[in-house]
Amino acid sequence: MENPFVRKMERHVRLASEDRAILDGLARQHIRHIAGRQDIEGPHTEPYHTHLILDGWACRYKQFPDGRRAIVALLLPGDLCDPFVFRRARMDHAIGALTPVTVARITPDQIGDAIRGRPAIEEGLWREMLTTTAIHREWIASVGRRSAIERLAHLFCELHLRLTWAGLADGTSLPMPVTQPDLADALGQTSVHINRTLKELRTSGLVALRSRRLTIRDLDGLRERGLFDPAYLLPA
Amino acid sequence: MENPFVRKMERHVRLASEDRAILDGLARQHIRHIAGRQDIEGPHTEPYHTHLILDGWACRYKQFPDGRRAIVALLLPGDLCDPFVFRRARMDHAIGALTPVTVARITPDQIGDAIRGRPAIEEGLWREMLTTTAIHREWIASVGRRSAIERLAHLFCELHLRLTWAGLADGTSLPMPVTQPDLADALGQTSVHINRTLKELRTSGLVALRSRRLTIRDLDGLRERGLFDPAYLLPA
DNA sequence: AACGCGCGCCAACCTGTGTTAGTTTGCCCA
DNA sequence: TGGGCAAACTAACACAGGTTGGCGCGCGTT
Repeated sequence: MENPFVRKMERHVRLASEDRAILDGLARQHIRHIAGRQDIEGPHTEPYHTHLILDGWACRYKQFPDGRRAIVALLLPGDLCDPFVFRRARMDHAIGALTPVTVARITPDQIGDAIRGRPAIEEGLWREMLTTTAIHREWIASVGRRSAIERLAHLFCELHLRLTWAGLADGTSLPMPVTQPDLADALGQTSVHINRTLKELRTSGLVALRSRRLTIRDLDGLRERGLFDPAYLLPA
Repeated sequence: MENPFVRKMERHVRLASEDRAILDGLARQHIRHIAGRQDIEGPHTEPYHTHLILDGWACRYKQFPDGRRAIVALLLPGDLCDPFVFRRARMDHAIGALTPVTVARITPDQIGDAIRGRPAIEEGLWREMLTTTAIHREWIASVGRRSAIERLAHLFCELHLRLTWAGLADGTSLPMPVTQPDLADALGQTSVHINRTLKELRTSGLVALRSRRLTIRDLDGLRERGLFDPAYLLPA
């Protein structure tokens, strides 16, 4: 069973088998398990390690003094929490596990070693980073200018592709292990309204969601509903 | 009169005079003028150059098929439109001039040359990029979880610091050459509501805004109103 | 001097989303 | 097998912010 990180990298660049072995090695060292709802990296810390998500979902979030929470990114299996830790000092946000999560802890040196003399890996990490940035832009546009249904439909489309590329979707059916309050914090709404919107997507026959699994019944319809254009996810 | 790009870089790293000369040289070649409301880089293009903003304000934006516009980033004098063009192919968004703008056109090679053997410059560009990313995160949080006044107050605080660091603010007074519809597209609201909110900030004595210039009358008050914490802008 | 026009500004009204306060479902564990 | 609890779900109501439409000012153009 290939690991999701390697699969994703292979979408960006052609990897030699040695490249693949190096990346796979990163994912097999210093494995840690983190309980759901725990922080992987707290706010205001100066982390020395980065983490590669192997299983479960996490998020990058900001917490306001009065308790409001904004989820600014979702981290799925195969995602690197911070590919370039070695440049950064203080965290201006936190990283939290939304479900129980398995991670591999990686040091800056290990990333440096993996890149050295392996241009494919370097290029792959770059593209990964550019894709992440493109997702950020799309989220700003989404929260700023898409309606509730459009936002939710768009997010589902994004997750569908990201999980597919990590080898974790089964055709048009994908894991969706987060709660409605989590979705709400990611989309800038309330859980009540997420629930309403979900119902509307369901009754219009676009998706089905039960027991933590989303099934897209009408992919084209869902994409249209969310004004989804996959171009932003394809840095090639 | 020093250029805003060099000033900003000097906030990130200590530059040798030769570093400074190199960076300054970049800002003096291939100068172009772009009229207000024109695209600097259209959508779907595969740009070969990047642009350094020398004067005027621009934005990174996404346009929806039905005409809605989302501004996902503001580009101020001293900002590089895309510090790492050489990795990216197709634009998933556009870059537009909000006011008349002066830019220096820069090739990937020039950036490569500037970095080679000059670690301070490389480090500075990294920090610049990390700051940009941090701003993206903050915008997502803002549009997702801040109220209208909080958002506007927060944006003003952000711009105050960014312009100060570029050497373009006069104490607590700063240029604000954008229209209310522009602010609306950046904050995910309508221009009518921006107007209402502006009035509220004005009548509560926090800011004054006239003839394209913002004066912050009560900086602490404004920061509090916007839940502004400058930490995210300081990657040190 | 007159015109046009983008922009700031405002009022009245409307609606999408938030708030509050539940009931129901489903799952884990004793 | 049942008790406890978190999450899903719903209804009624409230309100922040959107929509529409209109006025007037400042400024550039002729």
